[in-house]
Amino acid sequence: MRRMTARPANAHQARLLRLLRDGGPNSRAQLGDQIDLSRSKLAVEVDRLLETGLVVADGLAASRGGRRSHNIRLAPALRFLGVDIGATSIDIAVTNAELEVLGHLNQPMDVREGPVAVFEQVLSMAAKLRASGLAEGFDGAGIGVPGPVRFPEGVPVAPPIMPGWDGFPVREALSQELGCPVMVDNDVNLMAMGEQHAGVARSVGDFLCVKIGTGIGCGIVVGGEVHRGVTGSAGDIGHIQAVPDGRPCACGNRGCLEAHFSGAALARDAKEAALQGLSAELAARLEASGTLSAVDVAAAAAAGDATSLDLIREGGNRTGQVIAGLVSFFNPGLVVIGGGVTGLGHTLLAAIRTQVYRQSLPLATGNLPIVLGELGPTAGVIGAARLISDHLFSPA
Amino acid sequence: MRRMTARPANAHQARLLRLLRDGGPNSRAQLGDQIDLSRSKLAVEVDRLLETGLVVADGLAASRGGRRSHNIRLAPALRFLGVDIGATSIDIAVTNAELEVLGHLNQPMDVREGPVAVFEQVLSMAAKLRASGLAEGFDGAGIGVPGPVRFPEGVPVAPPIMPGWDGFPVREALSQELGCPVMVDNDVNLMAMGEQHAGVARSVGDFLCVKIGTGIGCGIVVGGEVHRGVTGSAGDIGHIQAVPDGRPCACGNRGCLEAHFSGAALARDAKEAALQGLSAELAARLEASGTLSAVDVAAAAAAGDATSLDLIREGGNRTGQVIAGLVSFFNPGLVVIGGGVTGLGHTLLAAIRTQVYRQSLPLATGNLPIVLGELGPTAGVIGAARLISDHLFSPA
DNA sequence: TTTCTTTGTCCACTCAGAGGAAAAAGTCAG
DNA sequence: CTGACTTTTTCCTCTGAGTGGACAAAGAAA
Repeated sequence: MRRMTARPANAHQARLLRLLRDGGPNSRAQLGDQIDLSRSKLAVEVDRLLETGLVVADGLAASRGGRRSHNIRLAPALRFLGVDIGATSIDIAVTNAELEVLGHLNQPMDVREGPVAVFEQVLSMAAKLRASGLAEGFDGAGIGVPGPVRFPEGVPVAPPIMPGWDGFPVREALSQELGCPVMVDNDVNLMAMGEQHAGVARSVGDFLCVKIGTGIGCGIVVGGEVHRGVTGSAGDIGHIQAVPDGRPCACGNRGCLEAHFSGAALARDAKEAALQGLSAELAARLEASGTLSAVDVAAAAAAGDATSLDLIREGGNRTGQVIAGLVSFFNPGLVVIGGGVTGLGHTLLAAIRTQVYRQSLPLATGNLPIVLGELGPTAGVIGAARLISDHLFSPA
Repeated sequence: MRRMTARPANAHQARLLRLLRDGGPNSRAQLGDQIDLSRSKLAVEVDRLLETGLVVADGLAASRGGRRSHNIRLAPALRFLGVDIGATSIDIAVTNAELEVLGHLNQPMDVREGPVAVFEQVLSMAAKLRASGLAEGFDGAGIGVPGPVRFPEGVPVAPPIMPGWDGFPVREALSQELGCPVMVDNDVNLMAMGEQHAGVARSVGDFLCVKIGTGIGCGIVVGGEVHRGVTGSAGDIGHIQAVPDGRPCACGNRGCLEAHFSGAALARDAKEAALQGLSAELAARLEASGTLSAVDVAAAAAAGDATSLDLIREGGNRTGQVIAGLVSFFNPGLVVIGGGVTGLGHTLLAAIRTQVYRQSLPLATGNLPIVLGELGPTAGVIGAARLISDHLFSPA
């Protein structure tokens, strides 16, 4: 099956496609209310879209008091693939054209095994999704990697935690393998786009999305668009100094935020506490599984373990301090906290909030919600689907 | 004289006006090279602009190998007023339509005397400029104030160092008095626009402009546009914590950057050093004038005074540390340092550079110039003129 | 003077888009 | 069931933006 050969021919068509993507099936009349076009012009553009096959008629809409309108929707066979490569696992999902997740797979995998091994895994997961009957093929794929990306080319550049990927032509390679257009971005940016599309950041133009996983990063959205910086490294806040002369960090400096709080740092601190006999709870978990992760700390904290709670609070304070600076600087309308440590929940959130509200000026914090992301692990894959759909739903 | 009643009627005309503003007088043929329009269409739009009086014919251009072209330029009688209200002084300048400064006045004045007193001063300075024959009237005015501004309305909001200005309708009041359109912005944003238009930041799309004067602020330019944040307080980096549990700050917190380094902090530290007998050079200057300012420290440092050099280096380190964080976060293509303390020159710049290059990741700093602004005190007024001209040279 | 290049003007043609008229397909009250 | 009223859709005309070609005007080079 040949897939989505067509692209919108002009800005109006692109606009219509996005309206249908974000608002689901819609009648022509409803579309007319949302777009500033005359009825005749609208009809012409819709007809052209119908001809291309990108949209299809979908029965009659409910009456609004007069003649019933014909519904229009995006072609139901369209499929996007969203791939989120994390430091320690791969998430992959198929969506329809409305970016609804139809199937989602997750597989542990260390990104340091290199692009070839990871790609093999990604392709086998994609094949599994296809085999399950959710998709016959993909019309486009978005992919997020845990490091900076030269966005136009879709190539990772100097990624600290995945050195083997430097300069690997991710976009080109994946496009070749999948036989469809591909866009590549930083995983944190995709999480931000996901929350913007379907999560807490709907209808917010300027916000920050802080992802705390194995490392720490921050997606920056300015005027509805992701800000990637001149070399694609914007949002790399893990190596901002949080503690003067603090712990040594892998980057060579001391006191980086990431060295004091992140999934990896938390696991390390928990293990240390367990070995030092500070927490029976953590020690028991270490005994049981041989190792500790952020999830264990979350569970211990939920069980009331004081040491774990202290670790979380301490980390939240550090993070909050850095975020407070970013809030003063950027003056966002919303701060979203997400990533693997979301499980730490309200203890973490409270610590962050306390710091930000205390340290930033009232004008910047007065009406500033600081909330947890609501999409969890699907934020990344939805963001990835959104990335490629934004690309495909723009004038050729 | 009625002034500039006309405004560009469409985006093409606006585009042409900006080309003429930024590129000076130009032939029709040259304009055609820079704008994507057919010759006939271009001729029509130019003719219409000529009719409105916004542009005028200006003799013949040099031949490019064939028939000579007629030059076009912005009406030479157009005048913009740029006003830069600092914490302790007022700068005001007249420019022509190309934003060249024709006359510039500076007057010490404490902004805390309140909007009424300051406005009186501004109007009298404007009258002086007019009386000197540089302008018969003003076609528009831009004004910068040292605090956050609700930009669309042109009203200061909750400005820490100028409490009497909170909610004062600056835009409306000044527009009434001057009888021309007025736009208001934060002084730091205007400095950034000034350096972007005529200074070191020409042709840079994403950059930061750090102004160190009585306080510290940062202009943020994203994709060529100033980012003001949701409440207009973006760039307010003076109250980012630079020193944990550091000096108390006027804002109520401790360790704010501004409390450790700024024109005010530097003067205070210098005075303390002089009184403690740490520096003969500074003590002599204190003796002579009864007080010390950043200018004295700069002079002492230039004379080789070790204490002054230490103060500057120390401050530069603090500032550099904060900027390093912002660079990691924002990944700009350029950092401009400006404001009153530019006189501290390369000692300061070297300290800042050292910190930034050490603390930020190579990918972000690899090709990142950190330079002093090249416009000095005119950056603000040029930025102000640019602000209003951008407004007037956009479709009505 | 001839030839070539650039510039300016005119004009015919295309195309996007607006907006009115009227037909088609409903709802709703009586 | 009927007639009055709405909403949706189609059709058609009209306008105005913009393109591109032809040609005249003005100068440079030979």
